[in-house]
Amino acid sequence: MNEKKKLTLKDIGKELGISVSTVSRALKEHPDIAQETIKLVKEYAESHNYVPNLLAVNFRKNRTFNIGLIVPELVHHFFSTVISGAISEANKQGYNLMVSQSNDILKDEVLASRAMLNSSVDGLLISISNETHEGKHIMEFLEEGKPVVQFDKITDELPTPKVIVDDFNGAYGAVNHLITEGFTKIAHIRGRRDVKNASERCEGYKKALEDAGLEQQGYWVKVCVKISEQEGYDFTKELMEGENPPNAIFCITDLVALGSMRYLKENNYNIPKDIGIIGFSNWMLSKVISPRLSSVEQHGFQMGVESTKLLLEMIKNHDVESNQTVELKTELIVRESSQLSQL
Amino acid sequence: MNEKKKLTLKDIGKELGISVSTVSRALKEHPDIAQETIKLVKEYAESHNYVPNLLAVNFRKNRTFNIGLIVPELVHHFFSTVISGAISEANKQGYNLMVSQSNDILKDEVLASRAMLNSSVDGLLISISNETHEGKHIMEFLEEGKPVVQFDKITDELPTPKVIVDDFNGAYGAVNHLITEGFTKIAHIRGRRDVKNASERCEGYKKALEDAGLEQQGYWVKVCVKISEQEGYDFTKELMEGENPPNAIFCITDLVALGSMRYLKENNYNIPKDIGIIGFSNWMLSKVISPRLSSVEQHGFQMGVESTKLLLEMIKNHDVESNQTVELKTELIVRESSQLSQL
DNA sequence: CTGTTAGCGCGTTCAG
DNA sequence: CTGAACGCGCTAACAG
Repeated sequence: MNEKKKLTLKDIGKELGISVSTVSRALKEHPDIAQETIKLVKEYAESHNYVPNLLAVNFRKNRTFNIGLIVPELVHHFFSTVISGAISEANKQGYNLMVSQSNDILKDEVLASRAMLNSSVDGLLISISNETHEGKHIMEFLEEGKPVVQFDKITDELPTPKVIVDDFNGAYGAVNHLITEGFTKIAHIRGRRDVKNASERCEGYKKALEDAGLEQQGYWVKVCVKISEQEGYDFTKELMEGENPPNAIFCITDLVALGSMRYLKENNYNIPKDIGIIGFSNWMLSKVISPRLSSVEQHGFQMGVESTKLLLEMIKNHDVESNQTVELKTELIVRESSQLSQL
Repeated sequence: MNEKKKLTLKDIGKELGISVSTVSRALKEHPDIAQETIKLVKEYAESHNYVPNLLAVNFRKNRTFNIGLIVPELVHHFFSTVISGAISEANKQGYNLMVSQSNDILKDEVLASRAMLNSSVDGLLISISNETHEGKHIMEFLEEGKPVVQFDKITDELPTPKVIVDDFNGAYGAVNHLITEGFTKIAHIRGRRDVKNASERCEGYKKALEDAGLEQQGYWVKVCVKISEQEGYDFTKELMEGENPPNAIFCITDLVALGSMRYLKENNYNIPKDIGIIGFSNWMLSKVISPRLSSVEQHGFQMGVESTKLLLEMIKNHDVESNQTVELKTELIVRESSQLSQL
């Protein structure tokens, strides 16, 4: 029980013998108020360290200076990087960030968004779960005049701005790099068909092969469900044990690439001499394993910053109509796992 | 501009021809109110989906149902795991979690905590930065009657409950395991001297050697500053190139262990035959590299859950006096990198 | 230039 | 059992 009662405008007014509203206006240097009064009030407030009761201010203004963020999974290098960027930008503009996760379960996502909607947040940043399609719970935000920005895992069903990585070109560049290095039979371990990012990357892969006039085989494309290390291992086994095995693999994610490399190393394939590998995401681990893994950097921090900027802009303009798409450039990071030419 | 104005108690009262206060009481099934009226009001509220204005409620009750969490670094496997646990428990109890990071910079930590203190949070979970010592900014919470719980990186200077990992015994167990496996000359790559966890682990290391009557050498203990992969590499090089090189290394963190292993592999040491390695934290990477890395699991999720439970308990009891310390058990995870006996 | 007044939406007396 | 009235702390419209 230590509740030190805080100073209010009323207290200051009483003490200084002026009215509450004058104090209020003086504090924000309203042009109507005499310089003298402003000085007086400000000094008093300062010395008695007056702190406005944000709860009251927010109630009055009907906003909270909080923004919400929901990701499928928090314990994930890419998403935590995005969050880091979002926090940085939000704080810079005087907002706090509320974080929640859906675990890729629609029910959890709905719960999390409801919890945030009920007046605790002025807007929402969301990367949707694999199960989210129509998104009524997200529309509820818009209906209440609270802007939403989607990032990374998005759906075109919802009329909100979107910040995404240029998956298509990222994948194209990765595969094209393999081709340039001299790999000719390139397989792809991809993600679920109903997840947009995965499909974009797969399209980029196909286009690169096509443009180079290289062999394409349906059985060279494997579909992950969980994007796990084990799937990388298992599919690589399938690929290498099947007929007409590839001599390079483009993996949907570094983690999958890791599984792929595990299988290959266990079976005495030399990477990249026998088979080239490239991942996607440029996780920290890609530069500390051996051989170091080539990958595609997604600039997660920047994604967090850009999404937040967009959202705050909308909040300030009471705008829930925008729905442009911002595509962030990827960056190819070449390391040993794909570099035939350096050997 | 889509502001769908929300239903208020007043609206319901007017519509039903009863007073605001009756509506208010009916909604929370106050015993004074007739069952009939309760039913009437509830049904109306339900069908017109009335949602109380939390901003107003919070203002009235002077609390927010938000809790804050500050960690040194968000993009970090252990911390993001803790956060995940904190979110889970907070949501379960109807609270939202506000997240921020200090980047291990005191100034940033102060900024983040101030931002949260100003009425946007009912309590704080914090893992302090390396630069934090006295913690005036944290005392400010207590002075305002808002409880604080420290976790993982803590300081005894502050009179708050603390949730920590049993670093001493975790380290003791890890080193003891190496001893049991037959390693005799065990080095330790530790963290900064002014960081408690690092010192606890180092003490555990020393005690294990002492209890086993094994050789101890000052030059077998190396001190990291950044806890980076590169430091692991460099110190291992120093250790192995120096005279009387060790035959096992206990690393402060899996990342450091990774660097250590990189050096060893590059220089054709066989792990664990020539040299045993054990890490700490049990990051995901430890089970996907080869050889798989033995490590000490810290149960980060559980730490998040426990810390949050403690904090919410205090919030509910208006308690800012407790200062017990909860120590979470670690768990030794034995993998290939330290298992001489299985070869 | 400043004070008075009137709410914001809700909870909580205090009267009936 | 119910309603009227007040106030949380702050802002803003309206007077002077």
